[in-house]
Amino acid sequence: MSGRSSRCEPSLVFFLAHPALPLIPTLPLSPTDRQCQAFRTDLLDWYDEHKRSMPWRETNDPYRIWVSEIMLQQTRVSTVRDYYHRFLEAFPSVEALAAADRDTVLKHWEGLGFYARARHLHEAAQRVVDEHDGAVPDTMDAIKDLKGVGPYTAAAVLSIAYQRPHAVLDGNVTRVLSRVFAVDEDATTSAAQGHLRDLANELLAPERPGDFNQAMMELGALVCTPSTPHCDRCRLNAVCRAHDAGTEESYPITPESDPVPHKDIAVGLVFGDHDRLLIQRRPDEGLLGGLWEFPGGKQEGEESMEAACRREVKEELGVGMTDVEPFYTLSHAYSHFKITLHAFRGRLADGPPEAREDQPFRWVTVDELDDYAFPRANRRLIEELERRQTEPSLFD
DNA sequence: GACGCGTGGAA
DNA sequence: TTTCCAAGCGT
Repeated sequence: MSGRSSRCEPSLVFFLAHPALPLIPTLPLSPTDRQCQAFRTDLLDWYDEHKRSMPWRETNDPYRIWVSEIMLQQTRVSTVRDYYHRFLEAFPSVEALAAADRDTVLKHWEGLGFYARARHLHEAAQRVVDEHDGAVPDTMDAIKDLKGVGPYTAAAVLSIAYQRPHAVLDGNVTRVLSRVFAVDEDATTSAAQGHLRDLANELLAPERPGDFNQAMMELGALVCTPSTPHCDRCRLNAVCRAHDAGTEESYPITPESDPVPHKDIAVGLVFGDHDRLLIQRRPDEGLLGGLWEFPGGKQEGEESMEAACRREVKEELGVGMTDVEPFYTLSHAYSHFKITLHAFRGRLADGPPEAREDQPFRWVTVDELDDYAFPRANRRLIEELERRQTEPSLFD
């Protein structure tokens, strides 16, 4: 960015108009220094008055702030709160996290989703201990080198924990700036993201970078919301180009989303000796990587769901089932497809099972299932198992 | 650059 | 009911 005071909205006009008149000009694509300062002051004043209480705002510990930012990726504040407390109680320091078992880390992440975050955070903690003497890096190059730390998280941790002048660009900031500046390009493109990031860095309050970043996100979460934004309560409405034009809800501009595919999945609740159930661990990478589950998979061709269940159990563990009967059916949505999960219960017909590479199995009692990290859909089956265990009359 | 990757709450 | 999408990142 250059020549910022010689654009279509001359700074002199803004200077004369701003203090006294209601005719405040909306912000040009290259705001002047004075316009940026007014923006910062208005935003931070609002933030100081209206910011919500959050557990990670009670600490200066870079490790805790890092953990919170990983959890907050694509995840709402209200969801993160409890996970944050439990996770930091279990792993109060980066050393404690680094020394933990992967399964224990995943168990504390169970239900939070995007499980690669937990695996990467765990691995990154071990690198911080081994390569940085246990100190979360305070430079852009070093922190972005950690797994799971991208442009957003790097800027967030550096600004909030270390007061470094890096603007974040998340969904909130994208929306707020797209509206304030009426950005008429697809906001999901890298070109637009670059423009928005430049704008955010120009506006950034250098003396309070962490608060500025959180203020932008807080405004997006509380006031400048995706649908029906509350412009009447917005401290920036006077300079917002979209509000000036009455087109707030048309920003940010995003492409139409693709239809979500649906799959039918069959899983087997395979009972062996002593009423133990057969579970297996998913491969480390990919969907739900590292979590435990009941064996199963996609229905193929014209086969029945029960046939799909038998086939998948045979393919994954090399064993057959007897006394197979329908147990429970549920619907579930993942990030990029939906499923109907058809669960069958039955007994081990032969055996013993053989584990496939990277997919170990175990025999566990219903009570012991709680010790393992399961995907949400499997957890719902477990809840049903426990419900029927306490109400035996419903088992038939 | 496009796609894969969870979950739950709000509209 | 369905759709949207939230403090994004890795490959």
